[in-house]
Amino acid sequence: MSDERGQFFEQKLANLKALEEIGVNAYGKRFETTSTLEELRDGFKEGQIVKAAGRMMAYRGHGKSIFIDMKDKSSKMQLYFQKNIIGEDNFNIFKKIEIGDIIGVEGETFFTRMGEPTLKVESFTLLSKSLLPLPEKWHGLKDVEIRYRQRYLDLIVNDEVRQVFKTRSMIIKNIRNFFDSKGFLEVETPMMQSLAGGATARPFETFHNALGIPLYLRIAPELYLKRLLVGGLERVYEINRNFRNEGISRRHNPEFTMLEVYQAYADYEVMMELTETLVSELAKMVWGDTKREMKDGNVLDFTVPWKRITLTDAVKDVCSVDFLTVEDPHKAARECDIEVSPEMTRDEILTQAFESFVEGNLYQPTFITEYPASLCPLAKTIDDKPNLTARFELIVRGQELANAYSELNNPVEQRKRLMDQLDKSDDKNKRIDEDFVKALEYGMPPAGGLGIGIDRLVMALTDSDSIRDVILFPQLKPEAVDTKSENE
RNA sequence: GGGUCGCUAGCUCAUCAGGUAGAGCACCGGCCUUUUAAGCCGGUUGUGCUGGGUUCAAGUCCCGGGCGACUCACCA
Repeated sequence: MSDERGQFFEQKLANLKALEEIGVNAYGKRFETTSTLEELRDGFKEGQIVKAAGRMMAYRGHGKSIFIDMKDKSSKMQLYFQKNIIGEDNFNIFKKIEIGDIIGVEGETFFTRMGEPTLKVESFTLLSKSLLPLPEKWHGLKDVEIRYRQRYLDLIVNDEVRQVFKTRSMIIKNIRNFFDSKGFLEVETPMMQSLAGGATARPFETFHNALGIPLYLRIAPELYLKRLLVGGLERVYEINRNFRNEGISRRHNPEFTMLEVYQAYADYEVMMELTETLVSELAKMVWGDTKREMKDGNVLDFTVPWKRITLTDAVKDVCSVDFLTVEDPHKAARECDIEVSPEMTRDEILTQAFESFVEGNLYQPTFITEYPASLCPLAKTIDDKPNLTARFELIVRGQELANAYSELNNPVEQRKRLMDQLDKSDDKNKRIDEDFVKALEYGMPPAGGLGIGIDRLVMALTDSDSIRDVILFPQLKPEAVDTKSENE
């Protein structure tokens, strides 16, 4: 093999030249089709004259006739070429066309002897010659590394992968419809921020040359969306990317898509109902039902209402300890086999216990409520429980899918809570977003805010185990080796 | 970043007592005008991820490196 493109490249290139020598343009232009293959298939009738285009996926030659399978964006259909229909010259040209090539055809529909809906081709055009072999037709492409790095191959060959991304698109479209119909305004706020606020993750840093300042890719849009509440927009949402400079895993991609919603004059309980309605409607759209049996054998059930339980009770059910009131939380944690360090606060131990023992086992949609105020600086506290917040996280299939709270709109308290958080931070360069607090000082209406991780929602609704299966181009380490770092 | 596992033809996989590599599909040539994982006959295909080491001999054993999957940590 003299070329990394493989042994067949030269062969196919020779095929291409042979075609060009007899005057065939191997890279055609516009081709108007009359219907997609799916449209043809639905209510298939014999005797229709149609034009279609797509990629040749299989070839079955029979001497003076040839069957091929052609795939377009919607479906697959068998085509039939006969020497005495298209003529000897064209028939010989067609023999040079290979699996992987993209063609346009015109012909008449008919059923074969075996009852297969087929298009009897009367004329064809080569639209694009493929120079590299496709993965195998029967086993498809399984190597996940190739599937992610060369997603185009994955999409050509694996129909179920196509379907996942069509579903993803449908879900996002329906989310937009849902909020638009309720009077929400879709907005776009900065992805590049001079201060990465609204969450606690490590940001990606970049630099603006003309301004001469560092900028951060946003870790959340929250503080900007709340400025819009101050601005009187009252109901806003944004569906866009967040960037977090953290580890990559089955559930984490450095850039991921987040829906954030803010509704003035509402609270986190309104957000709960909104979430229930939205997600159960999406389930009906995708599944035709609010529940479905998953690959792991469990039936995931989004039928409303969903279970609601406080964080403390959820932990108490499993560990039999009330970490809010237990005298020595460190001791109690050790007795429950929770890994804690001496400097952890009571609140941190509580959430640690939840993450260690409860979260992973919550399969059905469950609202976990009343998170400790010390860990939620942007959430409003509960009137008679000043150390707890009016917040919920939605857990589905053992992972966080949504997060919402009654937004803190008291600027004095907001400043104090942000400062408290800053004091605990290791990073002494961090500042609080003064302009955000200033905005609150002008007056923000009480509001409910909600964030839903779109990738994880799509994972649940498409029964995907890895976030890489719902992101077209997930982040991977580059294949190319940097020679300088080679022998470290 | 740590741990475990993986990497053999374009793809899916074999070879595993260390003796210098195979099958199916794809591809090339021949036959075949309703096949559909078409069929029949013949054929080509590999720095066995990479770099060292042990050995008469390494895909196979040992060590370094790369990438990936899972997992722990960080986080959503």
